[in-house]
Amino acid sequence: MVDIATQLDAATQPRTPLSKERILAAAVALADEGGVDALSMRKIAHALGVVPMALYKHVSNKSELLDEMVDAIVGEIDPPADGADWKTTIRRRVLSARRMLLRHPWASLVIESRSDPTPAVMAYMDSMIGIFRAGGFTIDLTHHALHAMGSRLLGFSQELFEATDQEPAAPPPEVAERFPHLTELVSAISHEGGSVVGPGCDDQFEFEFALDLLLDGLERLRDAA
Amino acid sequence: MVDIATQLDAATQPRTPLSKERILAAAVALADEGGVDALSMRKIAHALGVVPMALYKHVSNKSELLDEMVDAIVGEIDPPADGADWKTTIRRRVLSARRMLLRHPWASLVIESRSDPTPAVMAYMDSMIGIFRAGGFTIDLTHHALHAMGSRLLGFSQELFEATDQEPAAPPPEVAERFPHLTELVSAISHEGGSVVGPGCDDQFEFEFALDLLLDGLERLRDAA
DNA sequence: ACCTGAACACCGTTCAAGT
DNA sequence: ACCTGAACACCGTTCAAGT
Repeated sequence: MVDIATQLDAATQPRTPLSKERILAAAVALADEGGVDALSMRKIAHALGVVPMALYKHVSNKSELLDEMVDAIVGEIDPPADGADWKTTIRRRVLSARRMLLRHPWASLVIESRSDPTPAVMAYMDSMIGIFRAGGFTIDLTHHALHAMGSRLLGFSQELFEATDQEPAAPPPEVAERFPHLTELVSAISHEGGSVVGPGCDDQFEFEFALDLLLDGLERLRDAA
Repeated sequence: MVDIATQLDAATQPRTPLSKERILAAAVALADEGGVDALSMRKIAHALGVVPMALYKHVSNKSELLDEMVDAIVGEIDPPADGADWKTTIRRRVLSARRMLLRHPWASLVIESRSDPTPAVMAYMDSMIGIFRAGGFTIDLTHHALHAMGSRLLGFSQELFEATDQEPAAPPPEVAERFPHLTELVSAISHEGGSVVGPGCDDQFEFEFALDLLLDGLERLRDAA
């Protein structure tokens, strides 16, 4: 009871002083819940029981806040584990990045809309370059590899549309006639058993398929030189 | 002089009746100039010499307008040329899509923020699936290929950050120390001659490098089956 | 000196009043 | 019946007034 009273007290009154950490935590929580559209300086302030202008003591504007949010979640990606070959190390790290993005679905759009890399992203890229170099890649091939992997290095699925999680409905006849190949493909996926868990596509499988396609191709180019 | 007077007249007075086409053209032009942040219903209306509410007679809301803008520019992608093998056909089409995206730099973020594919995008995907199928790909491999190519099918570069066009500045010593691998890579790019046109990276080369890496990998998988 | 309410310049969209 | 100005509920941020 004392605990609850204390918590209520802390929630309603601005007892704990505002800090950049508390603002960041509230902003990330809001974005996780409602997406980036639901994120406004006014709502962050409200969630913290504070007047909007109070935020500007700790953050110079919303753009800087978004940068710091990106930095915070990129910092959640697991560090590279020692003792494995370059491909396994890259693979594990990218899959860890993907898990981070699944926790923060708003992040990919925000990262793409930033114009400059944040410090944590630079550190991540630096580390990934080091793994390629230690794996015997030349500077040039490492450079091309970074471009070719692109945002996938940070776990981006690079799909055209978000995963829906719902069984694709059988298209009405006039749609099936306009898009025959698409219709064939969708019906093949629906009826397929095997690797597909539940309805729709197995996103994890498709992600790893594309990742391995790229890593295998890069390995071949390394060995050819 | 009559021409100029007529044009001025048309520009200031709402002589030519408003239509969905004129609204779309104005919206695309505004986005091309100032990016998607500069695109508002009010500004589109102002550019057309019309009161904001007049737009809502032809478009039900901004989201639908964005959908129609996407449809309009995806329609600019060249149709597939007959008579070439699947790889050349896909390659040419993707490069045409990339040229479209370079004309409309705002488009990739807008397309990614849409939740459902527009009709023109569905038609494009249907056509691309047909090319893979005609090239001897099974339904399953075609399906995986679509996921693996992802937004790159529409010409997306999938880079983490936009091309800057400016020579990367030599990092100050403390940055070079924190990011040694990144520093090595950047300095290697700057000093490199060869395929690099002017400062920075050759984006067209890197795009085709990644595209071919994927297409070659897919071809190998097709042949292995 | 510090904090903050009101205000500014926007935004997409609703709605009722005017023709 | 049609059109549209004012209004509503937001937004990020400035700034001056209050303590």
